[in-house]
Amino acid sequence: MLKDQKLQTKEWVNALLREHGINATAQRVEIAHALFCRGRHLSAEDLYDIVNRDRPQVSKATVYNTLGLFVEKGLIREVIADPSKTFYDPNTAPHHHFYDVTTGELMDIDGDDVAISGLPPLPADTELEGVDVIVRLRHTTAY
Amino acid sequence: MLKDQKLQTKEWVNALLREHGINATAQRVEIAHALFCRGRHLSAEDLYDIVNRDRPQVSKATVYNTLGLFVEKGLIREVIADPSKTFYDPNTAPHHHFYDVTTGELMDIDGDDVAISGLPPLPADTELEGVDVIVRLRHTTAY
DNA sequence: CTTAATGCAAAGGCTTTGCAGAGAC
DNA sequence: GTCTCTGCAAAGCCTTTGCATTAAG
Repeated sequence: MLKDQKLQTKEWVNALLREHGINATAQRVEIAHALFCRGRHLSAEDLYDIVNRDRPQVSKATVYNTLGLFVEKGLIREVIADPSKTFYDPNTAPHHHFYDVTTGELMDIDGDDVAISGLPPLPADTELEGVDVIVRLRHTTAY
Repeated sequence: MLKDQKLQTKEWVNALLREHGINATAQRVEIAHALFCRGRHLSAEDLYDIVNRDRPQVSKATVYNTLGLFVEKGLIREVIADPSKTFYDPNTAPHHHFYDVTTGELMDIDGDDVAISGLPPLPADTELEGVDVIVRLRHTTAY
């Protein structure tokens, strides 16, 4: 999805939003564009700063509401690795994460190579929502 | 550790704290006792309520500071499953969790049976801090 | 007496909400 | 005109911090 850099245009984001049943307003395109262009894990605050770097164009409330909408529509995914903030991940394919507790940085682990065996059956009346693997690591050298 | 219910006494908690290099003050014993007796995953607020159920005896600041101290000393462990609050787990043995997004409940998955294969090597200059597997599930029936 | 621990209240950071105004159709 | 979206500010929650008080050794 992110392989072809030429596709990371506003028009492409526009289409992407519509594919997910989201009205492509200017603010939503800004936010989605910021997240998909970078292809990295960003917090709501990060995105707020990025989108408003040049001049104010999206309010904080809209950033939060929009990210919530994107998650609900399956366009992006939440990553819960740090208790103090939620990260948003433009990659919705199954994959996992390294979380660097020294820097707070989150890195992808390709899901294709990872297998988890020995999980017990789900409790009654429940369905699987997802499996998150977070490999926490710490710098050995001073940082 | 939790198998012998007779051991979940204040005296036992006292010894446990000292074994971990923690001064066994009255408040710390209260908090540790509440968490280890139940053997479940509780948030700081949960513990504050439990400890102060009958009469006020531990302040909120002390609950937070004490839980931080317990984590630092390796007596308990943090579980990050819900972006809105941190859970504390008296079980420090390797294991994983079911997280019920409908109820917010956290359940143990025994770590002995679970194997994860295919993880890439750690990035340079980092050491493993831990691997958390969180299986998110949702109720299929109305709740 | 000296150090450690506690408690209160205030402050902080992230996120959500209420509601009025602006925009889209 | 109606429905949707946005923005501001206020409020909410969980958590941390500063500092004076109290307890411990």
